[in-house]
Amino acid sequence: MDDQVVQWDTRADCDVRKILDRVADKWSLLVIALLDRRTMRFSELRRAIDGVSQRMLTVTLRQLERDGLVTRTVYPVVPPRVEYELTALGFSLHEVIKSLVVWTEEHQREISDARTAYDERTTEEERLLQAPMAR
Amino acid sequence: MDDQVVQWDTRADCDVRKILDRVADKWSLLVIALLDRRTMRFSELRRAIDGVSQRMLTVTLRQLERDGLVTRTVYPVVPPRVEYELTALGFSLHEVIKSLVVWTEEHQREISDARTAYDERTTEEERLLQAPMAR
DNA sequence: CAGAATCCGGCGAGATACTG
DNA sequence: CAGTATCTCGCCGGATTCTG
Repeated sequence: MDDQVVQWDTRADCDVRKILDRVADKWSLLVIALLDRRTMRFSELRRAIDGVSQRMLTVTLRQLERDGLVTRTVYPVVPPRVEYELTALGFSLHEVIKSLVVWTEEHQREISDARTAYDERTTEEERLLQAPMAR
Repeated sequence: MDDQVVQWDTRADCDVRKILDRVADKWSLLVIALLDRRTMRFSELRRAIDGVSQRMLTVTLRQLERDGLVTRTVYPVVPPRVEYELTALGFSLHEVIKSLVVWTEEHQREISDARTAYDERTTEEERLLQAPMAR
């Protein structure tokens, strides 16, 4: 019986869970995905990631820096110039995340089709429930 | 000039972004990671994922079902028995996510070390700022 | 330009109670 | 057992203002 169940950790406060929560973060994911090799400035990232607020980008970048995934380089010029770059660790994560992005691009059609089908099934059921006394 | 920047979409409301938000969801990630081949019952998933509330597990499973990633099978017995299983699409995502989990396991040490180092640097700086007039 | 600090409103998510 | 339904609170995150 090759009952090979991968049953990893499980506790909410284990390291893997805590790190996954970070990695699975909406903005973190996008930053890591965008920072490909080259360095990027703060405002450049801000423009590249539509919808991110200044505050959330700052917070996200600080977390990533703390996790050792990006480096933050401040150039003492005026106006200030701050550049962000993936560390080696960050780049190894980048590659994993990139495969996730690629997966999403490849299957977005199947997913939106599934959503449409599901919604139609659901609204159809609701329609039937609306008039259960019919006939 | 091989300025090969992968610059994918960018808009907050594009399909890839919307799907990534779902995929990058904390509970979704864990459910997909846990559902490996075999089917699992609701309560089984609930026990396996420490910290998830009944409500959030229900919501998460509904979303995954809507996205065509899991199937939901209700057995009309009493007490009710509901089983969840990955679809083919869901399993292909499972493999990507699994590589993410593996990455996390392999690098959790580096990350926690980086966090410790960062925190020490930070508190040290704060300590210096606390007594700038010293001497 | 790249933040830090502050304020605050919405809603995500937990707790609880009820049901087929 | 596997959900719904409802209420409520916390805090996430946006908007704004102020610096080096």
